[in-house]
Amino acid sequence: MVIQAESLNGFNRSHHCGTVGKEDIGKPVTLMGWVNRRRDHGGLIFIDLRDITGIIQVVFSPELCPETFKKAEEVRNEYVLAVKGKVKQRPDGTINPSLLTGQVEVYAKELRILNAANTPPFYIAENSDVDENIRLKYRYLDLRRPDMQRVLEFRHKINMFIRKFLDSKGFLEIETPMLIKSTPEGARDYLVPSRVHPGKFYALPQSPQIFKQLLMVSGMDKYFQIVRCFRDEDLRADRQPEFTQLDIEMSFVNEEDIYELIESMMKTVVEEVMGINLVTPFPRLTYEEAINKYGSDKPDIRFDLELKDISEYVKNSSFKVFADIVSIGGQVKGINALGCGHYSRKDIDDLAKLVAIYGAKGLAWIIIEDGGIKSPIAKFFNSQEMDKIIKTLEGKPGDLLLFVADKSNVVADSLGNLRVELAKRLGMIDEKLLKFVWITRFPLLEYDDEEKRYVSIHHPFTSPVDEELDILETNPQKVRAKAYDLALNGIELGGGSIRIHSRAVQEKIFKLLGVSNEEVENKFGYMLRAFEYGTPPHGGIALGMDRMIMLLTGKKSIRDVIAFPKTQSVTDLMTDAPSPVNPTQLKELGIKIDLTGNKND
RNA sequence: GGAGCUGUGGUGUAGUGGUCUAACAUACCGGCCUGUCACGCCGGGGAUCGCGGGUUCGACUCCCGUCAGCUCCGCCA
Repeated sequence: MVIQAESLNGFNRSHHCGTVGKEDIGKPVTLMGWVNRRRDHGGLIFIDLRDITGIIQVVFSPELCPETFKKAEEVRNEYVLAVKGKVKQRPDGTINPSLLTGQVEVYAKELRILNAANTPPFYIAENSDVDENIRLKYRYLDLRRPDMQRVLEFRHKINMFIRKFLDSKGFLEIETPMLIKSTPEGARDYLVPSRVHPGKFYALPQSPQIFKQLLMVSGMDKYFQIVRCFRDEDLRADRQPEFTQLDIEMSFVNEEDIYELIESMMKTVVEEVMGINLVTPFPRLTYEEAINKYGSDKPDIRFDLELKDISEYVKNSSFKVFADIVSIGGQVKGINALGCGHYSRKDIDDLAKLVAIYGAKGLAWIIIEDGGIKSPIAKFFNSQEMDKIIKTLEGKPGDLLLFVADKSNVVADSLGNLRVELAKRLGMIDEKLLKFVWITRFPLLEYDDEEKRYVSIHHPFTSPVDEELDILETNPQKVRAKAYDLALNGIELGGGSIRIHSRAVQEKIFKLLGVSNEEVENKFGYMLRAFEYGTPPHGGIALGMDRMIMLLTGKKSIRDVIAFPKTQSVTDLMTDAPSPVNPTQLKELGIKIDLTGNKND
């Protein structure tokens, strides 16, 4: 049977489904929405009508209107209906406490089937566990699910309150261009070919970095933007090729001003939107402390389980693996897996596999038992050394001590991730907590072995700390930056820095980075020129909105807080993007496709 | 570029070498039912097991390749 789509003609929505309540009893209402479920009892039909606000039960009875009743028999799930009827108190014993509108129901007098619907590929409900493939292919149906709608609504609210907050602090939201000049620093750019200038390309912004700094030169004083950014890199659960950041820049500020602003903003927003009180100021760790204690520059501080350095105590031991590593400048660190002394050889092997992912060649272990010690490496240590090791790790009977010996970054990576895994296993993570932490004093530069030169850790406009300006040339790796990250529950929410506003310092940095004068002029000439026209000291920060919403809603992936995300292979399963384009388009752009030697596609 | 996990009616799963001629739940279709709310009852249709190749007398099951999704390393702030 073919159902004709009827028009609204004469129907005007009086209420949203979820908003009908006891106060409306006796009133006529006109409701519109989707059929969540139809229960046909033969002589009586119940339809749960759903819109973004919720669900209400509509009753169809032949006694009220036989024609309407007949029509309701044709209705199926996800049909779009308009219903005119009267709100009534539900009869005794039929109140549904699990429904927000469960005290009342609507007796339908008139029904319009605004549209029929195919049987949906999956049931539209809160917790339906459906393959992500199918969810993404039918994303518009996935987004009909109440929990998805609530996430997007939550996201909207957070955005709104951030805008309100920053407005109240005198910030201006200013749009910056999406088609910009490509600067091959950092991540790969998404390129956009120019038709007017064949052979030339724009890039989509990885961030509005340079533009927001130029706005400071313009005297805009306080800028923000909730802005889409693009990076052509591989995806993760918390990384999409296009993502949204809250971008902020301020003039005449130092680090403390940024910390204070963000703390106050997060506190206000989380309190207003979620009713949760955040303790400020947020704790701070220097980069060095974070790496030492937690093996991560975005540590999850909802639990302790600190890493301990035992290099000093093992460097002269007869355990060559440890001693050798220390002698060539590496380190030996350990972590106490509290109460895991009962772990089997296989359990420990599994942990060893985990650290192997991060480059650790092995995982040494010591089990402390009531009467003594069980460990394949115990025989290499004298009692003094063993005492020191156990004392450093605060080992007690029943504990399992785990060690990695390697270059410092491998030790940090592997033990840092092991630490999180252990905390999960030991149930040490309170999922309700929101633990923000500032990571400060990042190193300014790191040496890139492949490119054989220094590269900026943050970006080349990051200011070194004042006290270390004089060792910039003599010991560049020791120089720390006025750069900071904000981490939340083990995930990097964002970061920023105080920028260089002195031409002389900026030139020194470019020199250290091995960027030639010609290159500087070509890539950043316009910026340096601008900086010669009276640049105020300035700095800023950018926070990943997708990650923030993910963490605040307890989702496991940012795909769950983005309306139309991409898959891990950077496709859109719904629209089938990316796709080939027609030859005329390419010709206009002066582009020839050559896939020789390119395995993709 | 690499590692791991997953892929069976529309959906979610079971089935790990032989009555699997593929099972269950749910959804779907038809019938019955005036108080259900994951309504109930009766009946029905629907998958050749992601795709390709191989091993075997015999493959959903084992092997190789490949595609897709996910998680991770590299990459990315």
